[in-house]
Order: sequence, then C-alpha cells, then structure tokens
Amino acid sequence: MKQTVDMGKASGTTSRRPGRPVGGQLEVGREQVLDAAERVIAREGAGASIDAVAHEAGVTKPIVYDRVGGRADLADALAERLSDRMVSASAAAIATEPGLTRESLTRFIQASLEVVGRNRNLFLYVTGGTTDQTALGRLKLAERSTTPMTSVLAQWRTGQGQDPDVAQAWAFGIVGMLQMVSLWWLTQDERPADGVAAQIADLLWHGLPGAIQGP
Amino acid sequence: MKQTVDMGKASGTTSRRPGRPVGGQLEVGREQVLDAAERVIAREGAGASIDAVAHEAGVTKPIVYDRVGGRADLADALAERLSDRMVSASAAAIATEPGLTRESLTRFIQASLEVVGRNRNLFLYVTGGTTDQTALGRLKLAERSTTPMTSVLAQWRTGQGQDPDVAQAWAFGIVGMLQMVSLWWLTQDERPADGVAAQIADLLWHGLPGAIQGP
DNA sequence: AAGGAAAGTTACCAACAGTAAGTAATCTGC
DNA sequence: GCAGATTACTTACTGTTGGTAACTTTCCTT
Repeated sequence: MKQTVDMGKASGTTSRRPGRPVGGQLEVGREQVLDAAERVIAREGAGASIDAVAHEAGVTKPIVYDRVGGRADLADALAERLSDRMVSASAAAIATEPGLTRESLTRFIQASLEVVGRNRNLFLYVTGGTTDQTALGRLKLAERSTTPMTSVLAQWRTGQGQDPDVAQAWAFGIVGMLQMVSLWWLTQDERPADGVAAQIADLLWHGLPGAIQGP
Repeated sequence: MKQTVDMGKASGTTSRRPGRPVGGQLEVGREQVLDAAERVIAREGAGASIDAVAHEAGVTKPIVYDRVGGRADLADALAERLSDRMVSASAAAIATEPGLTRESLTRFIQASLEVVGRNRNLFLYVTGGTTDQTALGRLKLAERSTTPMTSVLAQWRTGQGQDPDVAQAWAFGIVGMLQMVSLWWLTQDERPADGVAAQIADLLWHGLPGAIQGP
C-alpha cells in the first residue's frame, strides 16, 4: 500500500514544447497518471476534471486518454486501487485468527471504514462518478470486493454444512452495507469508527433479532 | 402510488411562441415536470439531460429550473418519489402481520426489489447522478428510506429489551445492502426476485453464522 | 541523410448545466 | 378603456468539460 502523497508536479512549471520530448522514454506512465489523479482528487474534491488530472501529472489531456482511457476508465482504475486497499486492510484485520468470529468481523468492518476515512474524496469520486455509466461502475467497484468475499463465504458455509449458493448475494449485500455505512459515517462528525463497526458487526453476526439474551 | 405512465407530451408538437401563454394559469407545474422526467428517463435511460426533460414536458429549460431547480434538485425530487414508492410497497408487504418475522422480512425485501425492477432507469438515475454532489445525493435518497426504518427498528429493539442506539446505523446498513443487491440483481438476467430476497432475508435474520442446525 | 514511427502539444467540436435578456399576454390604477 | 407593471414564457447566450483530430518535434532505421 503505497499511498503516494507528495512528488509535486512532474516537470516543474515550464510548459513543454510540442513534439516528441528529448528523453526518448515515456515520461509519465499509467501509474503516475493515476497517482496524479489521486492527488488532485484528494486535494480538490471529487469534482476533479480530466484536465486537472493531466495538469497535475504535468501533461495534457490526450496523454491521460492514452494512458488510462476516458473518464469511466479512470474511475474504474481508481476504484480498483481503493478496492484493493480496502480488501487488503480488511484481510489483514482478520488474519490474526483462524476462524471468523464476531470480534474479527468487527475489526474487518472497522478497517474498511478507516480506509474510506483516509481516502474520503477518492471514495466519493469512485462511488459518485458520472451519469449513465456510473451506477454500473459502482457495481464494478463492488465486484472487486465481492469476488474474494464470495469464495470465503462459500467455503465457510460449506464447512458448516450449509448451502453455499447464498455467497454471491451475501457478498454484494455486505459490500453495499459497508459502502452505505461508510458514506453515512463520513458525514457524521466525530462519531468513532469502532462504535459503528461494532454495531454493524452485531447486525451481521447475530441478525436482526439480536443475540439471545443470557439467563 | 400513481406511477404515471402515458399522457404524452403536454402540448402536442406545436412549439409555443415566446411570451406569456394565453391561458393565464400555469401550464405545467412541478409535478408534471417530474412526470415528464420520469417518462424520458424510463424511455431513454439514466443519461437524460435537462433539455430532454424540458422537451418531454413541452416547455423549455428555464421552466424546469423554475419548477424544480437544477439537476441535483431534480435527482433529489425523483429520489423522493422512488423512495416513497419503495417505502410504501415494503410497508404494505409487512402490514399483514403484527410482529416482524423472517417471512415478512422476505416479503419486505422482495417488494423493494420489485419496485426497483419496475423503475430500473429511474433507480439508475437517482443512484447514479452527476459528479461531486452526487454521492451525498445518494445518501439523501437513503435517508428518506432510513428515517421510518430507524424508528421501527428502535421501537423493536426497545421492546425486546435491547439497546435502541444501533437503529440508525442498522437502517443505513440495511438500505445500502438493499441498494447494492438491487443493482446487482438488475444485471442478473432471469434471476428470480423471490430467491434473492429469501437469501438476503436469511442473512439479515439469522446473521452470518446462519440458522442453528436442528438436532 | 532521408523517410517513417513515436510521443507529445495545440486546437478544436459537441453536449450540457445554468443564466441573462427579450417578448407577448394579463392584470391594475386611473 | 388604456398605459404601465407584472407574469410567464422563449430565445440566445456563457462557461465548462469530455473527447478527438491535426500538427509538431524528436528518435530510429536503413
């Protein structure tokens, strides 16, 4: 998890002349464009334009189109990055124990929340996107999170002698729950992540009827 | 729940002259603009422009701005409509029994899914929206669904002698789960709504560990 | 050294959100 | 009954943005 944070504009303030540059090799690759996009989104909010991204990367718009594609592709690529961060942080949070418990589930959710909190604008960008194409894009972001979750759930259910076919629907449901709770949590000032995580874990673990009251 | 569906263009094909119309009274009110917006979105997809909405309503753009406001306000108003439809359909589905059961929960979810299925493009429009402002708009749509759900949950928890403070977080979580499952379900051809509803109800009712296996 | 490929920039187009200015009908005061 | 204010529209514009075509300079090959 690199989370590039500085590195400034690639080529200073001098605007490059037209024509092939003297160096010969590619000056800014795909990853550097994506880094620039993350920077400008983090700094200026989810409304960042392609032009702003290009400028931040020290190049012009057609380069962005050449490296990562159009706006939908950019959102897609950033969604992959964010999603990977969430998946790896969540996975690390439950890696300490073998089985799934209520406690590890809480840590899982909290880790997910904290990644969103650290990437606030990026989260808003990839889940906000542009018209038409975007709702499906949000699904694609979700898909990347659900894929590993689906297989974990399916294995777990099978190990418990229960029907594994629910795994995919459950995974999408859980990811949706996490996304919405994250969005809500972002707008709540000063509400601690661990409290929210515990509440959601409670719901996911015991179900709506809640834990059986001890005697 | 009116679900206006036809009524064609308000004033035929003749383009109106500039200046105040002869009738004296308002020709197209806010509700008719929203009806037109629903029609054009249902017909042409979630990428409908304000101009298209205006044309469908038989007026011009500034009228739309006067009646409902800008694009974010339009999405907001339509979100309210859709949300109300979902809430009332869901409420009707569980009204037959007094308490909440796994069966009524299933009907609740299925009713919600079916409303989304009947308003596919509208759902994509209000959850897709435009950049920047939109993620928060999605939250607002959710809020309208969560408000009644929160109080129901809080009462229910209290009646069971459990902490009602979880209600708001749970409501947002459940709405997020439903939204994502709906989105996923829309892309799945021929997957029956009742099966998905039962799977999600199972998760929400029994929690991740599932039902206790009978002896 | 000449011609082509490569890697950029400039300059443009189309679409769209939003607004200012103009125009015709109705309402009001005298 | 009619001049001016008000109302309720339309036309026409601006500004931004996604996306692309055309042009320019350098490098590579023969």
